[in-house]
Amino acid sequence: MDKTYQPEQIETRWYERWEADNRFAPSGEGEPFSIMIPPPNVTGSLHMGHAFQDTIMDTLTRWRRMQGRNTLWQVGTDHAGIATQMLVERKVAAEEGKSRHDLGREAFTDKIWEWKHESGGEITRQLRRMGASVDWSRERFTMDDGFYKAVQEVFVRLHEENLIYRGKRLVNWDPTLHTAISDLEVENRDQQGSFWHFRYPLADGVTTDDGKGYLVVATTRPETLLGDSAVAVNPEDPRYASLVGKFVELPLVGRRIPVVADEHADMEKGSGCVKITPAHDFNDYEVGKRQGLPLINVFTQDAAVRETAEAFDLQGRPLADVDPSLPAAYAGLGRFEARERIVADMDAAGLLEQVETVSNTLPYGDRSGDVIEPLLTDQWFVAVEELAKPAIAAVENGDIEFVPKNYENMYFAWMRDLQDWCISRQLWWGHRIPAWYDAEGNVYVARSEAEAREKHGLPADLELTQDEDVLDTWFSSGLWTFGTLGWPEQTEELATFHPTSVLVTGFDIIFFWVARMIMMTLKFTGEVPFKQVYVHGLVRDGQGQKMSKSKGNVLDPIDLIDGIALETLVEKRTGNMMQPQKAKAIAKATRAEFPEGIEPHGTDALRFTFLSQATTGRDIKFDMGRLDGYRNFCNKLWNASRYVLMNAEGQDTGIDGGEVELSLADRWIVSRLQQTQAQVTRAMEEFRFDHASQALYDFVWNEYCDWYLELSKPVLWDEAASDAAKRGTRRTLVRVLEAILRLAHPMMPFISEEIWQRVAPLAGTRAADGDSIMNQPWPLADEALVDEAATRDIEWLKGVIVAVRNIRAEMNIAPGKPLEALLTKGGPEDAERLAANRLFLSKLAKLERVEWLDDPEQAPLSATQLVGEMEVLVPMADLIDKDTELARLAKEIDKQEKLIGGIEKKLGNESFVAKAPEAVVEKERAKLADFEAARRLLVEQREKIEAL
RNA sequence: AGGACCAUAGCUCAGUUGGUUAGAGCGCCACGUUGACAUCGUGGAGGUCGGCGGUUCAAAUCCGCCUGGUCCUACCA
Repeated sequence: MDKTYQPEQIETRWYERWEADNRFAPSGEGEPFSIMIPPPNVTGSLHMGHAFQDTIMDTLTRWRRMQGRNTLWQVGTDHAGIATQMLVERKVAAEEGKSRHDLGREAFTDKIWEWKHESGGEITRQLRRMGASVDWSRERFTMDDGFYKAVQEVFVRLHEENLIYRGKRLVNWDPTLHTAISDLEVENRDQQGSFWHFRYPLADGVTTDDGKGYLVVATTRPETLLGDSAVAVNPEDPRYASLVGKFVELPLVGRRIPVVADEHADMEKGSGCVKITPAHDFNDYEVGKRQGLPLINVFTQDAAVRETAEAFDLQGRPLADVDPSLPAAYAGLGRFEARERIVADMDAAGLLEQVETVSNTLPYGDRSGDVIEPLLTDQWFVAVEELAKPAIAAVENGDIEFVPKNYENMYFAWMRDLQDWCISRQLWWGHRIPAWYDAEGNVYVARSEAEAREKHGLPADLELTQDEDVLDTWFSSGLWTFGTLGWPEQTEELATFHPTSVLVTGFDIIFFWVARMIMMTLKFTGEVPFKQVYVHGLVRDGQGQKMSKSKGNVLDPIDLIDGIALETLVEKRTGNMMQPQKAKAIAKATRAEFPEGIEPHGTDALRFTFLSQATTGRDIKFDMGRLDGYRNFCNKLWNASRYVLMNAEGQDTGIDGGEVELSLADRWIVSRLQQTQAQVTRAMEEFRFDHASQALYDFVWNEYCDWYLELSKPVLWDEAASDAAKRGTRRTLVRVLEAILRLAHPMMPFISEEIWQRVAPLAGTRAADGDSIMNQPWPLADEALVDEAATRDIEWLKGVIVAVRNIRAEMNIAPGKPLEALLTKGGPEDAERLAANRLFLSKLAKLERVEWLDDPEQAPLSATQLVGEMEVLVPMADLIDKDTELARLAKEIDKQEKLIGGIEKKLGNESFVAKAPEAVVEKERAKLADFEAARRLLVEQREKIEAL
């Protein structure tokens, strides 16, 4: 093995080998275990969130595979309608100077397919770098042929059951992208805005009770005035009771609109009167429904003012009896320009009463960044109420369990207040809606045009055109768990791997994806999509900031793995920015944070860092310090393995027979291994990857390396040790390491495999050449090997060694200087332990002589430490500095006295003694005895020194 | 406005059902190249567990209030 751990030389090599050997495919044996990858955007690239999530999924997958489960980690990518279309649109504009309309639908979607084939491999390559053991042979895409079938089937069946319908509704309209989007794709941002108070003159000479000829309404959106169809007052409001049923004359437009009584009007707010614009505001739409008001649309799809309005009734039928004329002055103006003009005109007409500055929230499209406009359009909807009921029940009755549990509340809250889901998108990239229209506008929904004709008995010469719209991306990804397994065919995979075992996902897509998967999957398979949902948090930067290009704090997981030079990193963070003015600050901050760039850490270290920070349900602040620390951990494991191999390769490791004798240290480390195995397994079962990684780290570094390897040296290097003892130690070294590697493998797949290949043959556990650690059994704890007595003895031994080291540190004695030590007081057990462990003691504490002293009175002046009842003495009369030592002792005595005081107080409390469990009281008494013994020793020591 | 989560060492975080002398890693200080590892070893310093109150023999842990932070949902005519 190389002297230093160099991950880059190991990782790609092993991944290629595993993939070539088809090790990621299900074994076909054992209880099934399956995970569906949340499909990343096909044209995307791997970010920290993916890397984190993939690490968790791979750790679970590798662990279950080693446990002998029939394991499938299903991989695939999402076509990501809007995101992908926008990306290619920009690319085509930049490269060819053409818009998608210049190309036309077919040519443009061809471009996207081209781009998909060209760049779609990026994310899958990166997934391989992460070590993801997904079954590539079953890779799917949400727009592949199979998915096309599944999507059509679902759409048609939901339509047949009236759970999908088409209608003219108010939807969130993105004026830039020219498509409807769902509520979830709207991002609300706080703004400072104006709040205009307008006077609407009362018609027919009517006046208010206090004699005014107008009503005051206030709005943040003056441009929608053009589409007002009423003014509402609260039915309980005495001020306006007499006006209900009367009319106002809509300023600038001249339309007569009624004053209606509706509870939507809040008496406390403003004047208590509110303008109602059912075609441009979601609340007003509801008022319109209640009051039977016309829907007057005044905007085009660009959110510009129309030449004439369109009026509809609530069923979306054109209304003839509403005057559609609009003032010519605003025609064609964008909504914001129109706003300014209307305010100015109202002001000029003396109808602007007041302008307030208010903070309000505006809806933005999460893709386009444009302000979303509620717009009346023809769209397809899923009626979700019926679908939601069983989906709620599945979580209530425990068929689906969220980890952590508190996300269930979030799920319930959302599911119990669901609006119908607008699923049509006015895009070109996606699953085209399987609906056809004849010239009269009749709709025929079917799996194909042919089926539509057949189903509805349409003549062959009747011209049909397919709906231009595509489905929301989440409509198809909602079918992911069963669509990937071959549904609507009843495949063997579906029978075996569905429902899937666990979904690993971020809380941010519980609504987008998780909830919809549950609804769709229950509806079409009668099964839940997954039994557990492990919800993880967001990966943030070290300061807790969200990583974003505009903040310039993005870390690329691949850069953490391979390392990156400073200049390259700065270029990457500042190049191609939306706001180039920020580049300078970002470059500066980057240079300050990474003066040397980022050095390579390897995938295993990155994975281990993610796991160690994976506390349930909480965002993680990515810590570069820990990444360094775990890279060092890999190095530690590497070097420990070198030591083991140096001492075991070509040697007798006791696997071919021959007498084997296990030392105390051997029995102890084997015992501790059992406990660690149990701990790690339990942590994995509970999704506590932080605990799993911590338990492994502790065991490997603090016990196996720090103590066991050191304790093995005296046995292996001592001429006097028997062959049986050497064999025993070699065998233990190798076998414990081999088990460590298996325990580590789900978390650190590469380094564990690399070392295991060398170690396994020595441990006698490898069946044949060409085996991989991937398919070895997960280490099981064997209770019978837990040896409490050995643990106590080793604790004693460590205590004595640490005592001597402490004395060296306190007395400023060089670490290497051979010393003499005496052990005294204590019991017969201590004397026996000394006799049994003299070799270990003298080597590890660097003692040239260590003896038992029967009579403590005989002790020479020594530096002392206490191990239990026993005293460790290092005679050194000539080395002790009287004053320093007295000062140190005073401090120590003081410390003990404080401890004693605390416990005495506790034990002096009658209710404590009376009410606390006996065991707790006993424990306190024992502690008191320990502290008192320590104090006694210190006091005696002080007397001796004072006597000097 | 409603809800969720968080607050423990300089930093990033553990702390199971209330009982530990409150832990780890990184950082910091001192010392150290004897044959696994300086990506290391040994020893050490550093915390009134956000604040106030309550329950209890006993509170970092349970309850209430407050402060600070993060996020979600809704509303804002």
